[in-house]
Amino acid sequence: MATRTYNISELAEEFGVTTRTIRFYEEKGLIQPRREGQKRLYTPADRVRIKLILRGKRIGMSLQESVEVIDMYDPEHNNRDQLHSLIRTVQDKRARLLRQQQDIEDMLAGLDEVQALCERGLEGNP
Amino acid sequence: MATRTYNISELAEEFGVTTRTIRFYEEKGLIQPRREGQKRLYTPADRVRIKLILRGKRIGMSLQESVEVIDMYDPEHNNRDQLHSLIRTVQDKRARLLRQQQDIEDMLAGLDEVQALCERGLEGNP
DNA sequence: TCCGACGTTTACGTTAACGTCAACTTGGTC
DNA sequence: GACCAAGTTGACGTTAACGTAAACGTCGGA
Repeated sequence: MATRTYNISELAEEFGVTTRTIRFYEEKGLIQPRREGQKRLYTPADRVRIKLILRGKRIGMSLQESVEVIDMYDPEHNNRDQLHSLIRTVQDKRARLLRQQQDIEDMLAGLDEVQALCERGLEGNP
Repeated sequence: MATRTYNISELAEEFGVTTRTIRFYEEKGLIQPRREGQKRLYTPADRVRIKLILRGKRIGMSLQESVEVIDMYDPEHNNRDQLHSLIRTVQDKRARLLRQQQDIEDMLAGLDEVQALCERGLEGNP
């Protein structure tokens, strides 16, 4: 069964970005869609890459950092040195993510406080 | 007891930023330190503001968004309309933070996978 | 007294991540 | 064949968040 493909505006709409954004990602080498004549054709794999890039953006990663993370999945890591260094990279990323988790929890707690204060201020008059 | 103060390089060092960064935040109205002659003098409150701004940055907020969150704490919200609108703002922020939490969890799970693959690749040869 | 560390203002430079034209081509459709 | 929507390639513009350099004040010590 032939795997389906996407054109650029389909993906742009799905992810809530402009086509310019998607072309820009290609310009930067983040994705490499095939061509049908002149038109770009995106595979499900391309689509997932974009999705992961945008996930990275939501938590404050740069595009470069996002691809760095994404590319950890595919195995161009043959020898032990590379594997060791990859493990260190993983641990660094993890450390950052854990701190972000803490930051978010703190901020959520702050929001709870603010909301409580608001509700006390509205006591009796809704 | 007189509350202590900080000078600019003290804070810069504590937070791992340059003095330029701190002056820039002032330029943008994010903080308003007092002056002793020409020199800037920072109170503990100023220090906390900077700390919270940097926390916002770590989870991908813009400077403007950070101050927006920070300023929710102080009460310039008198009437019911303002309180209601503030509550809505709080809920929006919370929604975004919750999605970020999910994103981070997903990414952490991904890192676990990668590390597991690495360790399998190193089986026997440390 | 002069120096060096620290501070100041002013101003131009830089990078990332797109936005915004302008000027084509191309595949249907009326 | 004319037209339109959707695609393409430049190329220049823009915003945020600082970096960097110049040119100057100030104060405590050798």
